[in-house]
Amino acid sequence: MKDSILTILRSLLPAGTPVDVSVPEQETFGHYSTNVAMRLASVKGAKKAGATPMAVAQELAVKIEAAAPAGFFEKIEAAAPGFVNFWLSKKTLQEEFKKVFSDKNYGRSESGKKKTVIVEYSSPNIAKILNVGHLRNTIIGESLANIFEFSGYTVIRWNYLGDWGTQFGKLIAAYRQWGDKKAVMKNPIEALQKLYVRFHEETKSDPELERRGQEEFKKLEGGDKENRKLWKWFREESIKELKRSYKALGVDFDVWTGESFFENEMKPVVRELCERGIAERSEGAMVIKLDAFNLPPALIEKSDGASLYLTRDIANLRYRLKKYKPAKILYVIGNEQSFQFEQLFAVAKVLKLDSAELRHVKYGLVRGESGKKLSTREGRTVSMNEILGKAVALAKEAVQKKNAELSEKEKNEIAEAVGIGAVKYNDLKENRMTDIVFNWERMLAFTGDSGPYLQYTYARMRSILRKSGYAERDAKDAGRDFAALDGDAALALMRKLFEFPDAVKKSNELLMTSPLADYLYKFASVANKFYETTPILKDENESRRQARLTLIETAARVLKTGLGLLGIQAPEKI
RNA sequence: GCCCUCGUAGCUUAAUGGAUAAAGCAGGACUCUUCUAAGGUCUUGAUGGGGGUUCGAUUCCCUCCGAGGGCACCA
Repeated sequence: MKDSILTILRSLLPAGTPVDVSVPEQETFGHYSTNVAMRLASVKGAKKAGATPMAVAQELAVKIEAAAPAGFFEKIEAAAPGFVNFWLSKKTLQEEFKKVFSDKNYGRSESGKKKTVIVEYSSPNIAKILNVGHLRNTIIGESLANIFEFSGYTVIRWNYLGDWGTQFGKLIAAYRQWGDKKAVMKNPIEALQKLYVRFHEETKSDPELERRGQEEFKKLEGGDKENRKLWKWFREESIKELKRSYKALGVDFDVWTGESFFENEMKPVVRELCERGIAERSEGAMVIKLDAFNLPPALIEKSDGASLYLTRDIANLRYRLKKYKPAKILYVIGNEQSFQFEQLFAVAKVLKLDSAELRHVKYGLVRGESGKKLSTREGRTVSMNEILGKAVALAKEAVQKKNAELSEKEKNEIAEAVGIGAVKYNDLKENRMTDIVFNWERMLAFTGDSGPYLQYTYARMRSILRKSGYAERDAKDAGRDFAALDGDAALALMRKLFEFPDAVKKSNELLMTSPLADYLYKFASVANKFYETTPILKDENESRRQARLTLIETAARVLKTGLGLLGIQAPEKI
């Protein structure tokens, strides 16, 4: 819809004029609006010629009226200080709706065709419980991956496991000192995490431990059999448990390659960079100078010869570029690692590893109610399983009350979709750079601007369709009487429907926010008003009744698609 | 000290440089013998301070104040 208006506008303006149309918040300013007249009037020379924004707008309004197909607009108005506002005719809206109704892939685009994007997200450390931070990361990454896929990209969902590094030396040291094999066998991640926490507590009074941890890692890296065996064991047990958690969350990955995979490339990479004169020794360690980027040197090898996170990231980047030839790589990782990525991206330029667009998709930290960081080391964190468990239990209570007649199985499925949907939506709707203070109430919001509200709207619409005996669309539907859809609520819903492709597009351009979540909420609100104010099943006019059902069906379909992009299920009943 | 991110209603958040700053929660008033009240309707309430650029600033620039994070051998 927006494109049709843009096409008309462009045909009337000098080539290359930047022009856009937006949907004003209020209908009194039109269904669509453009500020192009104000832009034109502010160009040098225009003022001298006496062109005020308002005069340009008025002139443009007349031109558009003449250029548009007869009956396309209901009204075009120039408004102070220089907007041109458009109202579409009912006929235009109805015809557009007919197109949307018959488009099974509405909103899908081909803009990413033949392009690959790697989305790295979740990336937990093995031997550690998935916490609220991983949850936020995974939800954001999954949704981005879905949206890119919907826009035609080939998407590689990459879980870059933290399965290597000094932390495993520490874990091995801790296990040697206090470990209990039975406890680890019984409850691997929990037992290992406890060891890790204890290690850090004891380090405070015994600095010697720190050194021992580093030593154990060095042995591990050197191929020590015992350490290797322990590490492998920790890793396998952890992955089993991780997979169970992801399944509950409804998330899956294409690649599980973690840091350890690049272990053997560390030495050659460092040596090569050294030989090429890119890396140099400084204060005993190996660094890449980044003065040209106004950044401190990037450390790629510690003075004890052990590798670092950044070293593995360089090897990983090289591997990815070669193997997948991606157009983009998105690193979904918290805000606090910005500096690390500035360095990585600078190093990529130095090494000419720049065939893909690299982006750090950052997000605010989840902080505790005290305002401080929730840290695993200090044992202050909330686990993902606890959050999901609470959410599902709360949803179960609600379903129990509302829909007591459903089978236990149905109730459980609904509770899971609703509970998890609530948590996901709450994270996505405010995907901003600001830090989030962890708060159960916020996490488990079920009313208002929430996941369950969207699911409720979908279920209501599906319920109407079920009760109407409305059959899924078929060929004869195209002949329906769409002109019967002329109520204000129906027309408003149609117009909202037309904004869907734009909301998807925005979501994959602006990686810092989720315009889609925002859009879907507004969409649901308009849909709610439609069936609240418009009788559908009881409509005495059969042809209008059928037409209204098509609107409900289309709206439900778009809502389900949109929820799917956010990674949220849309149950038929809730 | 330097760098990054941020500051909007009591709380959590919206707003490609545009029009009367938009919602949810919480508070107040309505609304279930009519398609699911996880809903709908009405209502109270906000851009940290000061400058600047602009026809127009929540948005861009400067400065002050405040919060969080980071700053080579953790990830």
